[in-house]
Amino acid sequence: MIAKLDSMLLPRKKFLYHYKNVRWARGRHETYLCFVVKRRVGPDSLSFDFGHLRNRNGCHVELLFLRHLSTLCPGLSGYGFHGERRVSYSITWFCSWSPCANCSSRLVQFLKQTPNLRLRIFVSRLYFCDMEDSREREGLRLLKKVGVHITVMSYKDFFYCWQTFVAQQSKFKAWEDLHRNSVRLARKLNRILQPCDTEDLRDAFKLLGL
DNA sequence: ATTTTCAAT
Repeated sequence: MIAKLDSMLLPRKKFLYHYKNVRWARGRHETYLCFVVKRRVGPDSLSFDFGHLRNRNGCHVELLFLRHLSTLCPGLSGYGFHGERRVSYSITWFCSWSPCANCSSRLVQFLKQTPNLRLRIFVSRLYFCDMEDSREREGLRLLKKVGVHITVMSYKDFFYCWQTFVAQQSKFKAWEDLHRNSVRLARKLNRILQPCDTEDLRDAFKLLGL
Protein backbone atom coordinates (compact mmCIF):
# COMPACT_ATOMS: atom_id res chain seq x y z
CA MET A 1 0.00 0.00 0.00
CA ILE A 2 2.80 2.36 0.93
CA ALA A 3 4.74 1.36 -2.17
CA LYS A 4 1.71 1.97 -4.33
CA LEU A 5 1.19 5.34 -2.77
CA ASP A 6 4.84 6.22 -3.24
CA SER A 7 4.69 5.51 -6.94
CA MET A 8 1.80 7.95 -7.20
CA LEU A 9 3.94 10.75 -5.89
CA LEU A 10 5.87 13.11 -8.10
CA PRO A 11 9.67 12.97 -7.94
CA ARG A 12 11.07 16.04 -6.22
CA LYS A 13 13.21 17.17 -9.15
CA LYS A 14 10.38 16.86 -11.64
CA PHE A 15 8.12 18.98 -9.52
CA LEU A 16 10.71 21.69 -9.05
CA TYR A 17 11.67 21.77 -12.71
CA HIS A 18 8.19 21.82 -14.14
CA TYR A 19 6.43 23.99 -11.59
CA LYS A 20 9.13 26.63 -11.33
CA ASN A 21 7.39 29.87 -12.24
CA VAL A 22 10.37 31.43 -14.01
CA ARG A 23 9.77 33.97 -16.72
CA TRP A 24 11.61 32.08 -19.45
CA ALA A 25 10.64 28.48 -18.91
CA ARG A 26 12.96 27.03 -21.51
CA GLY A 27 12.67 23.33 -22.28
CA ARG A 28 9.49 22.54 -20.33
CA HIS A 29 8.12 20.22 -22.97
CA GLU A 30 5.95 18.46 -20.46
CA THR A 31 3.04 19.70 -18.45
CA TYR A 32 2.03 18.29 -15.10
CA LEU A 33 -1.38 18.35 -13.52
CA CYS A 34 -1.80 17.54 -9.84
CA PHE A 35 -5.39 17.07 -8.78
CA VAL A 36 -7.60 16.70 -5.74
CA VAL A 37 -11.11 15.32 -6.17
CA LYS A 38 -13.77 15.75 -3.51
CA ARG A 39 -17.05 13.88 -3.74
CA ARG A 40 -20.23 14.82 -1.96
CA VAL A 41 -22.89 12.11 -1.93
CA GLY A 42 -25.23 12.98 0.92
CA PRO A 43 -25.39 16.12 3.00
CA ASP A 44 -22.26 15.15 4.90
CA SER A 45 -20.48 12.29 3.18
CA LEU A 46 -17.29 13.54 1.69
CA SER A 47 -14.54 11.52 0.11
CA PHE A 48 -11.27 12.39 -1.38
CA ASP A 49 -8.88 11.33 -4.10
CA PHE A 50 -5.70 12.79 -5.49
CA GLY A 51 -2.93 12.15 -7.98
CA HIS A 52 -1.07 13.62 -10.88
CA LEU A 53 -0.87 13.30 -14.66
CA ARG A 54 1.31 14.57 -17.45
CA ASN A 55 0.74 15.05 -21.16
CA ARG A 56 1.42 12.00 -23.35
CA ASN A 57 1.50 11.16 -27.04
CA GLY A 58 0.64 14.65 -28.15
CA CYS A 59 -2.41 14.76 -25.89
CA HIS A 60 -2.55 17.74 -23.58
CA VAL A 61 -2.82 16.85 -19.93
CA GLU A 62 -6.22 18.54 -19.48
CA LEU A 63 -7.79 16.37 -22.16
CA LEU A 64 -6.13 13.32 -20.65
CA PHE A 65 -7.69 14.29 -17.35
CA LEU A 66 -11.12 14.58 -18.96
CA ARG A 67 -10.65 11.06 -20.29
CA HIS A 68 -9.97 9.76 -16.79
CA LEU A 69 -12.82 11.72 -15.27
CA SER A 70 -15.53 9.07 -15.42
CA THR A 71 -13.30 6.65 -13.50
CA LEU A 72 -12.24 9.33 -11.08
CA CYS A 73 -15.78 10.56 -10.49
CA PRO A 74 -18.26 7.66 -10.49
CA GLY A 75 -21.81 8.91 -10.89
CA LEU A 76 -20.77 12.28 -12.21
CA SER A 77 -22.81 11.86 -15.36
CA GLY A 78 -26.23 10.31 -15.47
CA TYR A 79 -29.20 10.74 -13.19
CA GLY A 80 -30.66 9.23 -10.02
CA PHE A 81 -34.11 7.76 -9.42
CA HIS A 82 -35.98 10.99 -9.70
CA GLY A 83 -34.01 12.44 -12.53
CA GLU A 84 -31.80 14.54 -10.28
CA ARG A 85 -28.05 14.59 -10.53
CA ARG A 86 -26.75 12.09 -8.04
CA VAL A 87 -23.28 13.08 -7.03
CA SER A 88 -21.54 16.40 -6.82
CA TYR A 89 -17.81 16.75 -7.22
CA SER A 90 -15.35 19.49 -6.77
CA ILE A 91 -11.97 19.26 -8.37
CA THR A 92 -8.97 21.39 -7.73
CA TRP A 93 -6.01 21.04 -10.01
CA PHE A 94 -2.57 22.56 -10.05
CA CYS A 95 -1.07 22.74 -13.52
CA SER A 96 2.42 23.80 -14.52
CA TRP A 97 1.01 25.64 -17.56
CA SER A 98 -2.34 27.33 -17.98
CA PRO A 99 -4.58 25.60 -20.55
CA CYS A 100 -4.22 26.24 -24.28
CA ALA A 101 -7.16 27.67 -26.22
CA ASN A 102 -8.34 24.27 -27.42
CA CYS A 103 -8.25 22.67 -23.97
CA SER A 104 -10.11 25.64 -22.51
CA SER A 105 -12.87 25.37 -25.05
CA ARG A 106 -13.18 21.61 -24.53
CA LEU A 107 -13.38 22.17 -20.78
CA VAL A 108 -15.99 24.88 -21.16
CA GLN A 109 -18.05 22.60 -23.34
CA PHE A 110 -17.84 19.80 -20.78
CA LEU A 111 -18.57 21.97 -17.76
CA LYS A 112 -21.63 23.51 -19.37
CA GLN A 113 -23.28 20.10 -19.47
CA THR A 114 -21.97 19.06 -16.06
CA PRO A 115 -23.32 21.53 -13.52
CA ASN A 116 -22.63 19.11 -10.65
CA LEU A 117 -18.89 19.56 -11.14
CA ARG A 118 -17.02 22.50 -9.71
CA LEU A 119 -13.53 23.18 -10.98
CA ARG A 120 -10.79 25.29 -9.50
CA ILE A 121 -7.59 25.72 -11.48
CA PHE A 122 -4.26 26.88 -10.15
CA VAL A 123 -1.48 27.50 -12.66
CA SER A 124 2.20 28.06 -12.23
CA ARG A 125 2.80 29.81 -15.57
CA LEU A 126 0.62 31.35 -18.28
CA TYR A 127 0.75 29.55 -21.62
CA PHE A 128 0.94 31.79 -24.72
CA CYS A 129 -0.70 34.75 -23.06
CA ASP A 130 1.65 37.52 -24.14
CA MET A 131 -0.34 38.80 -27.08
CA GLU A 132 -3.29 40.97 -26.20
CA ASP A 133 -5.56 39.09 -28.62
CA SER A 134 -4.26 35.56 -28.08
CA ARG A 135 -6.77 32.74 -28.21
CA GLU A 136 -5.33 31.45 -24.97
CA ARG A 137 -6.39 34.63 -23.19
CA GLU A 138 -9.89 34.32 -24.60
CA GLY A 139 -10.02 30.69 -23.46
CA LEU A 140 -9.24 31.70 -19.90
CA ARG A 141 -12.03 34.27 -19.97
CA LEU A 142 -14.48 31.65 -21.22
CA LEU A 143 -13.50 29.34 -18.37
CA LYS A 144 -14.13 32.12 -15.91
CA LYS A 145 -17.48 32.75 -17.53
CA VAL A 146 -18.66 29.18 -16.85
CA GLY A 147 -17.63 29.52 -13.21
CA VAL A 148 -14.10 28.11 -13.12
CA HIS A 149 -11.86 29.83 -10.61
CA ILE A 150 -8.45 30.33 -12.15
CA THR A 151 -5.62 31.50 -9.95
CA VAL A 152 -1.87 31.83 -10.30
CA MET A 153 -0.04 29.65 -7.79
CA SER A 154 1.57 31.44 -4.87
CA TYR A 155 3.98 30.21 -2.21
CA LYS A 156 1.22 28.54 -0.19
CA ASP A 157 0.01 26.63 -3.24
CA PHE A 158 3.48 25.36 -4.12
CA PHE A 159 3.88 24.45 -0.46
CA TYR A 160 0.59 22.55 -0.46
CA CYS A 161 1.52 20.70 -3.65
CA TRP A 162 4.90 19.79 -2.22
CA GLN A 163 3.22 18.31 0.87
CA THR A 164 0.50 16.56 -1.08
CA PHE A 165 1.86 15.34 -4.41
CA VAL A 166 5.64 15.17 -4.09
CA ALA A 167 7.82 12.35 -2.77
CA GLN A 168 9.76 14.63 -0.47
CA GLN A 169 11.85 14.10 2.60
CA SER A 170 12.46 17.76 3.15
CA LYS A 171 10.47 20.89 3.72
CA PHE A 172 9.55 22.92 0.68
CA LYS A 173 12.14 25.53 -0.09
CA ALA A 174 11.18 28.39 -2.38
CA TRP A 175 13.36 29.10 -5.40
CA GLU A 176 14.70 32.53 -6.08
CA ASP A 177 12.02 34.99 -7.22
CA LEU A 178 9.12 32.60 -6.58
CA HIS A 179 7.11 35.34 -4.91
CA ARG A 180 8.03 38.09 -7.37
CA ASN A 181 7.15 35.88 -10.36
CA SER A 182 3.90 34.76 -8.80
CA VAL A 183 2.82 38.34 -8.16
CA ARG A 184 3.74 39.38 -11.69
CA LEU A 185 1.78 36.49 -13.21
CA ALA A 186 -1.20 37.06 -10.91
CA ARG A 187 -1.40 40.68 -12.05
CA LYS A 188 -1.17 39.58 -15.65
CA LEU A 189 -3.95 37.03 -15.15
CA ASN A 190 -6.12 39.64 -13.46
CA ARG A 191 -5.69 41.94 -16.42
CA ILE A 192 -6.62 39.09 -18.75
CA LEU A 193 -9.75 38.16 -16.79
CA GLN A 194 -10.78 41.75 -16.19
CA PRO A 195 -14.16 42.23 -17.85
CA CYS A 196 -13.83 44.93 -20.47
CA ASP A 197 -17.22 45.45 -22.06
CA THR A 198 -18.54 48.92 -22.73
CA GLU A 199 -20.55 49.04 -19.52
CA ASP A 200 -17.42 48.66 -17.44
CA LEU A 201 -15.51 51.17 -19.53
CA ARG A 202 -18.28 53.69 -19.00
CA ASP A 203 -18.03 53.15 -15.24
CA ALA A 204 -14.28 53.55 -15.40
CA PHE A 205 -14.54 56.81 -17.33
CA LYS A 206 -17.10 58.10 -14.89
CA LEU A 207 -14.81 57.25 -12.03
CA LEU A 208 -12.02 59.18 -13.71
CA GLY A 209 -14.30 62.13 -14.33
CA LEU A 210 -14.00 61.89 -18.09
C1' DA B 1 19.01 43.81 -23.88
C1' DT B 2 17.12 39.38 -24.52
C1' DT B 3 15.31 34.78 -23.74
C1' DT B 4 9.88 30.38 -23.65
C1' DT B 5 5.66 28.01 -24.27
C1' DC B 6 1.64 20.32 -23.49
C1' DA B 7 8.54 18.90 -29.39
C1' DA B 8 10.72 17.08 -33.00
C1' DT B 9 14.69 15.39 -34.27
